[in-house]
Amino acid sequence: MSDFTKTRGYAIGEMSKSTGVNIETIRYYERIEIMPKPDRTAGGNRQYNHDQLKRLSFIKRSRELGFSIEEIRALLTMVDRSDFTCGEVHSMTTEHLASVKEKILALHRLEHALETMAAECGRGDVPDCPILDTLFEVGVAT
Amino acid sequence: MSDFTKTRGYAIGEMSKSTGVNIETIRYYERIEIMPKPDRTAGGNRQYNHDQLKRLSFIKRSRELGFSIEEIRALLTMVDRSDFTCGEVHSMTTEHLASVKEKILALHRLEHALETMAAECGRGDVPDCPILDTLFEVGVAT
DNA sequence: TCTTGCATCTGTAGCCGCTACAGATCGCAT
DNA sequence: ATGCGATCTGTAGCGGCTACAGATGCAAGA
Repeated sequence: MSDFTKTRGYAIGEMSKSTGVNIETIRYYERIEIMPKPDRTAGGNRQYNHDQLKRLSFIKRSRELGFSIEEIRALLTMVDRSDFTCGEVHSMTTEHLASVKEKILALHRLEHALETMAAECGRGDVPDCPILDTLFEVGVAT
Repeated sequence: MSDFTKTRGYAIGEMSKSTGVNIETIRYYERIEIMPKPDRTAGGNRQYNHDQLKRLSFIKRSRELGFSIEEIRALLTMVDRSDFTCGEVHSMTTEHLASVKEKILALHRLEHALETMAAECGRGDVPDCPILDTLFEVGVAT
């Protein structure tokens, strides 16, 4: 493919295939204004350019890294204004990292609790179960 | 407090305080039918009994352990019918445990990616940032 | 040129698990 | 009797999509 073909732009389906972002989601991103309104063909179909492809793939990666839409919006706003320092981006990232670490800890506690319950369970064919017993205990200290 | 006072039942606010479940959420649980319709006072306020308190606290604990509402509904349905074996409960639990472990793995990968990005970042006062660069790379293999 | 058939369009409603109102009523203490 | 907090119903919103319906666009083959 030459650069020439590229200048025709990308249809939404191509954007979707390139980035792995669902078509409906791309339109959703436009609605919530983290993607710009693209050009349209004479008939009204969306036509994206390479910058927009890059932007969408940025969003996709960031989502995969667990950034919220609002975090991504903040990053993109800074980028759009060319109004950011590397330090700012770094601190957003480490902040997000901290919340990821917290989630991991919470899940580990959960894992432990579930494992304990499962271990205490004889899993017999009897209608009686230490797991349910545990879950049904009414908390004492309120 | 004697058993006598208890027979008057619990107001929704007491249920909320005892279990830590938000009042609005208790009503929501009633609407989606994982909590039964409680008695009402003459004036129409909800009056719960001890079984219902136990049930709500069961739901709370299960939610804290990450069970979905539908999983909880399944558990409670079995309990209501007295139609379960310990083995069934055990397998629901271990299934859920597996999905928790998966989430932990995914978050660890994420943690690693974020740490790598952050480490490469000089966090200077300059308007240029390896984190953004990484995020903006357009995927090659599509 | 016409047709076929996939791609895309807009708009709206639904998903989960709550949460947050508004505006009315209840119920308990003084 | 009155004041005021607790509770009531009903509805709409959150995040982040996803799933329609029903109408068009567009490109390739006959």
